[in-house]
Amino acid sequence: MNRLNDPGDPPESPLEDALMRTTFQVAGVLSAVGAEHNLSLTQIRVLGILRDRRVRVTELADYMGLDKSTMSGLVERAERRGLLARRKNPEDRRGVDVVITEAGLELAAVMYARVRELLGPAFARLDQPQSEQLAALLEVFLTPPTPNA
Amino acid sequence: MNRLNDPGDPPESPLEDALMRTTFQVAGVLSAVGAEHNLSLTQIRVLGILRDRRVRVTELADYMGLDKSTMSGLVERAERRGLLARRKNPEDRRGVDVVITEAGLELAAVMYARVRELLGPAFARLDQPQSEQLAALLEVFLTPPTPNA
DNA sequence: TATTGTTATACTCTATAACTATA
DNA sequence: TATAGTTATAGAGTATAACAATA
Repeated sequence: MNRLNDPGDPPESPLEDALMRTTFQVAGVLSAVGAEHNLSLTQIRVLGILRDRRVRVTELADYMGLDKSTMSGLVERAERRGLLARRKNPEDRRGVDVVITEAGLELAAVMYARVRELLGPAFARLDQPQSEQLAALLEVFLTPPTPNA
Repeated sequence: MNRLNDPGDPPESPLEDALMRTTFQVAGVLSAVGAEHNLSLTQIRVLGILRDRRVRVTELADYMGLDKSTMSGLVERAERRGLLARRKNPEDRRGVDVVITEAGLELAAVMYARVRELLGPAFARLDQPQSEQLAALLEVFLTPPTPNA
C-alpha cells in the first residue's frame, strides 16, 4: 500500500497483496480450528500430511522445513495424545516411521470439516466456473517447488 | 457447496486442496525469510500491519486473533530489538499505541523484497492476464470477512 | 463496574549442540 | 565416518489468571 522508502523496493502487486492476505486468512482459520482442539497449526499440518502417508521422522522434518529435534518433540507430544504412533522402520534399524492413529484420523476429519465450514462463505462467493479457474490458477502458481500438505 | 458432516469424510475439492497448499507454501516462504532475520511469522505480520498504521495493543491483538497478553510480549520483544515503540495514547490514559520504527520499516522492506524474490519463480509461471485474474478471484474469495495484513 | 495493559505461570514450538545406535 | 533419532537447553510464542491504573 504505502511506500515510505523507495530504494529497490518495488510496490506490492495486487496479486502479491491478495496472496498474503489469503495466506493469513486461511492460516488464521486453521489456527482457530486447531485452537478448538488444542492443536497448533504445525500439528494440524502434521496430521494432514500423515493422513495418507507413513514417513520417517527426518523425512517429515525436511518436508516441513523443521529441525529433526523439533519434529521429535512434535511427534512425542502428539503420540502422548494418542494421535500418532512411532513404528520401527523395518529396513533401517536407526529409522522411526511415524503413523497416524484412528483417533488422529478422526480428529483430522473433524477439523478439516470444520475448516470447510468456516471457509464455506468465502467459497460460496465463487460460482462453479470461478472455483475451477481459481483452483487451476493456483495449481499453476504451485507447480514445481516445495510440495506441501 | 459445503459439506459439513457427511460422515464419510467428504473429499477435499481441488480448490480447497490448492488453497491449503498455497497457504503452507506462502507461509513457508514467509517463515524462511523471517528466520533469516530471527523473526517469526507472527512478528513479520505485526511489522506488516504496522507499516502504515498506529494501533493500540488490544486492537492489534484482536486483529490478529491473539490474546492481549500475547501481544504484550510480542511488542516487548520487538521493542527490545528496536523495531517497534510504545506510545501513550493521547485520548485514553490506559491505552498504549504501537508504532513501527525506522529500523522496523527498513527490515520490513528488506523482508518483503526477499519474499517477492523467492516467490518470483512461481509468479513467473503466470502471464499478465492470468496474474490479474488470479488476483481478482482471490479478492472475491477474500471479500467480506476477517481483514488481514 | 468495566476496560487497558502488564505480569506470573505453564505449556508448546523451535533451533543448536551433544549424545546413542546404527550404517 | 556418516546418518537417524533423542535429549538437554534456551528462548520465543501462546493462553489463563490475577493485578494496577484508568474510565
